[in-house]
Amino acid sequence: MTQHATHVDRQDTKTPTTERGRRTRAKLVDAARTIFESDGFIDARITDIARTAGVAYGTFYTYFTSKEEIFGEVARAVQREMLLADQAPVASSGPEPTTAAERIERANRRYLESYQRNARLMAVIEQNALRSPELLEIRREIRRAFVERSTQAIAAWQRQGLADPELDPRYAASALGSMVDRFAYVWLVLEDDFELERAVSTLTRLWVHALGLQADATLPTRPASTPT
Amino acid sequence: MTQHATHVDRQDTKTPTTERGRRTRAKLVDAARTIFESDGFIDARITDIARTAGVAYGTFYTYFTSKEEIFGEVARAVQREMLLADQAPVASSGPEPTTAAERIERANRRYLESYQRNARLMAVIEQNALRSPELLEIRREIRRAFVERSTQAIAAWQRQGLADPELDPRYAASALGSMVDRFAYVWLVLEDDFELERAVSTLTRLWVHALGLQADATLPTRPASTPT
Amino acid sequence: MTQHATHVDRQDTKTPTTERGRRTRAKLVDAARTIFESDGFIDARITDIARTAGVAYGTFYTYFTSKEEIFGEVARAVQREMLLADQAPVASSGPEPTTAAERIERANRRYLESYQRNARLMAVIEQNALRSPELLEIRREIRRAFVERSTQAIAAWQRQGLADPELDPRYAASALGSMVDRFAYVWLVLEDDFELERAVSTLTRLWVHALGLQADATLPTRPASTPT
Amino acid sequence: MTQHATHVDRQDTKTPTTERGRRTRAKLVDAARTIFESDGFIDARITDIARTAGVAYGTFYTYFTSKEEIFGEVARAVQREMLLADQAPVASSGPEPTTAAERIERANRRYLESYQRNARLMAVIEQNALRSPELLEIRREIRRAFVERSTQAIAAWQRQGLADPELDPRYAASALGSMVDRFAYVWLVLEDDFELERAVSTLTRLWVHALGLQADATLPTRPASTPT
DNA sequence: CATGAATGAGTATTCATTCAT
DNA sequence: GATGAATGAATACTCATTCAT
Repeated sequence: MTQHATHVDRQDTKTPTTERGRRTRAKLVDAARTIFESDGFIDARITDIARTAGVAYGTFYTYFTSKEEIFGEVARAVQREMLLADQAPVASSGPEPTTAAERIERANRRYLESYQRNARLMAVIEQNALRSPELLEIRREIRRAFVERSTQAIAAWQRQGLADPELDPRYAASALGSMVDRFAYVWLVLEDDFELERAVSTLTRLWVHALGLQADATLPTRPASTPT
Repeated sequence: MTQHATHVDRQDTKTPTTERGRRTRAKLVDAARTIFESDGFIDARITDIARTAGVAYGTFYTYFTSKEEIFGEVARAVQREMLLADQAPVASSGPEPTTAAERIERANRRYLESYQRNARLMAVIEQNALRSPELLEIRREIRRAFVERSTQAIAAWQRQGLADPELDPRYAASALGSMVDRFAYVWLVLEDDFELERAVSTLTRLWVHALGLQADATLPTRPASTPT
Repeated sequence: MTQHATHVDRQDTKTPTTERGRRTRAKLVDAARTIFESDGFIDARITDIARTAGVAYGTFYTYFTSKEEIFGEVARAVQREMLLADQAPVASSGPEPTTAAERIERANRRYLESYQRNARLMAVIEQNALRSPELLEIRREIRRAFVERSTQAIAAWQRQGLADPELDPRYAASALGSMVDRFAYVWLVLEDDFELERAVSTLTRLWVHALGLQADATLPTRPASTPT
Repeated sequence: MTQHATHVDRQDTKTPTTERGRRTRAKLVDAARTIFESDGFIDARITDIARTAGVAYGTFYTYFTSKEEIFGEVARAVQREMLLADQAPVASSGPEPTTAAERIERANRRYLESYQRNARLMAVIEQNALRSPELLEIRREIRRAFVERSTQAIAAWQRQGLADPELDPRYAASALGSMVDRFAYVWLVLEDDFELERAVSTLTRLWVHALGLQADATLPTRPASTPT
C-alpha cells in the first residue's frame, strides 16, 4: 500500500537494436579505453568518455549502467587481445617453433610484447580488480584462460616424458605464468630497468629448466602459453 | 648488499615530543592499519582511523599531513615484517638449512606464511602503489630489498659453480621472486584454490631447477630470499 | 445538481484517429494506472508505462504531452469510478434504502468499499494535487461532485424538517464528507487498525446524529453521498 | 579478504557537543522550515537551506544525514506546535471553557487557527508522508497523539452518561478528528471558500450532536482535542 | 503511426583538510 | 596537545522530452 522503496527493475545494459546504436556503443567503448588508459578508473569521468566518443552525456547511460560496467567491458577486451596475441600465428616471431623451448620462448616474447602495448591498462585493471565482485570475476576468468593452457601443455609434456613428472601441472602453470606476468608488471609498470631480449631469454631459460625440459625436445601438441 | 636507503625524508611528519604524544601517534598507526586492511585506501576515512584510535578527529593532523602519509608508514611497517620474517632464525621452520634447496624452501615457506598474515594489506599496497611518487618509492623499496638478497645469492652460487652461469642474476632474481610473490597473491587475494605444503614444494622445485642447482649442493653463504 | 463541468479542454491531448490508435491509447492509460498505483507519480517513469503497455517509448508521446497529462486522465477515471460506485443501484448492498439513515449508511459503505479498491491511487492523487493547476482542478472537481450531492441532500432534509436547520448545508456536507474520506485514508493508506463493519456503523451514527436526523425518518428524495 | 562493499557504519545525525554546534544546528532547522514551506520537499535544495542558515554547504551534513532527516525534524516540530496550541491556556480564546461544547469549540478553533499558520507546511508534510518509513512513522505519531486525547475525552463523557454509549470511542475520535483536520485542509490548502467563524460553529455543532452530548453538559475532566 | 536513440540540465552527498577554541 | 566544527570542490546518474528514421 505504501510506496517507500523504489523497487522498479532498472534494467542493465541496453543492447542496441539499430545499426546506429551499435556504432554509438562501440564509440563509447573505444573512448572509455582511451580515458581509462590515461586517467585510471577513479579519475576517469563519464563526461570525458562521452566527449571523446563525440556523444552527449546522457547517451553514455543509454548503453551502460555505470562506470564499472563499461570498465569491465574494456578489461575483458584487453584480456582477449592478450590471449589472442599468444595464439595468433602472426609472422611477428619468425618461423613456426618446433621444440618446447621454442614454443615457450615465443609465448614469453608475445606476452611481454603485448604487455608493453597495454601496460598502463593492465595496471589499471589490476588496481581495480577488487572493486566489485564483477570485476574480480573478470580478473579470475582471465587468469583461468591462461593457466588452463599452460596446465594442459605441462601435463602433455609430462605424459611424453619430457617434463618433470613430480610437478603438479596446475601449481606449476600458475607459478610460471605468474612469473612472467609479474615480471612484466615490475618492468613496465613499476618501471624497473630491464630490456626485452634479455628478459625473454632469461624467462625462457627459467621456464625450461624449471620444468626439467630437455632443451631440444620436439613438441608435438599445443604450445605452452604465458598465463597471468 | 648495500641497501640504498631511499627513505624519503618526510619533514612534514610531525614527530611527537612528549611520551604522551608518542603513544597517541602509535595508536593512530595501529588504527590506520586496521582500517586500511578492512577498507582499502580509498574507502578508509580519517574519521574511522581517529575513532578506532580513540582520539579526536583533529588529532590525526597533529601527527600526519595526509592519508597518504600514514598509509606510507603502514606500508613500510608491513614491508619490515615481511622482510624480518624471512631473516629471523625463528624456530618455526625446524633445523638450520644447509643446502641451497633447503634454504630456498625455507625462504619460500616463510614468504607464503607471512603473506598469509598480511594478504589483504599487501593487496591494498599493490593497488595504491601508483597513487603517488612516495608510495611508488616505498613499493620499489620493498622489492629492492628482496631482489637484492636473491641476486646476491644467485651470483654466489654461480661463482661456486652451483648455478647456471648463463643466467643474469638480477633478471633471474626478479623473475623468480615475482613468481613466488604473484603466486601468493593469486592464492590469497584472488582466492584461487591452493594448499600451502604443495605450494612450497612446487615453488621450491621450480626455483631449484630453474637455477640449475644441484639439489643437494651445500650452501656456504647467504640463503636465497623470496623477492616481491 | 448541476455539476459545473470544469473539464479543462486539453487541446494538446492528441486524439487518436484510427481504431488501432484508440486501442494503443487505452493500453497506455491502463498501464499508467498500474504504474502510478505501484510507484506513485514521481517514481513512475514513462519507460515503465510504455513497456507495460507493450509499446515503444516514443509512442507515449504520440498520445500524451506529458506525464502530468496522463496522470490527470487516470485521476479522472478513478474519480468517475468512485462516483459511480456510490450511485449504481448495484445489488451489492441489499434492498433499496428507504430512510435517511439507511441511505447514509449505504453511501458510507460504498465509499469505504471503493476506497479499499483504490486506496493507493487515491493517496497518490492527493499527494500530487498541488503539482499543477490542472491537477488541482481535477482534485477539486472530485470533491465538488461529492459535496454537491450531500449539500443537496442536507438542504432537502432541512426543508422537510428532518435535519438541524441551523447547519449551513455546504459547510456540513464538506465537513461530514471530509470525515468519511479522511477516515478511509487513515485506515487504508496510513494503515491504522480499523474494521469495515464497525467503521460503517460508527460513521453512519455520527452522520445521522450530527445532522440531527430522526433515525427512522423516511427519505423521499436523493440519498446522501459521501464527499471527499 | 576482498573489499567490495563499503560496510562502514556511516553514523546518523551527529549531535553537537559544543554550544556553537548547537546554534548552528538550530539555524539549519529554522532555515529548512522556511525553505520547505516555500518550495516543498522535492524542490527544496540543500544549498538554499545552507545559504539561508548562513553556513557552508558541507555544514549541513555535519548535522544531518539527508534531506529526509531534517524534513522529519521539521515535521515533528510543526506537529508539536499544533499539539501545544490546543493545550496551552493562552488568552487567545477568551474565558476558560466549562461545558463539553465549549471545550470542543475551543479545540476546534485553535486547531483551525494553527492550521492557518502552518497550512503550507501541513500540506507539504501530507504530500511526503509516504516517502519513507521514517516519515510515515512521524505522520502516524502525530495522529496518535491527537486521537488519543479525543478518545480519552469521549470515553470519559460516556462514563459520565453525557455521550452516546453506543459509539466506539476510538473510531469516533478518529472520525471526528479527521473531520476537522480534513476540513482545514480543504479550506486552507485546496482553497475552498470557507470562513473561520462559520467553520468553527458548524464543526462544533456537528461534533456535539454526533456524540449525542447535551449541549450544556459541564465537562469535569480533560477537554476534547482536535485530532488529525 | 511507431520506433528507440540522443539529449543535457539539475543536485545530493562525501570527506580530506583547515582552524578556532 | 587535543578537540570537533566548518569548509566546499567535485561528479555520477536520472529521465522527461525531442526527433530522425
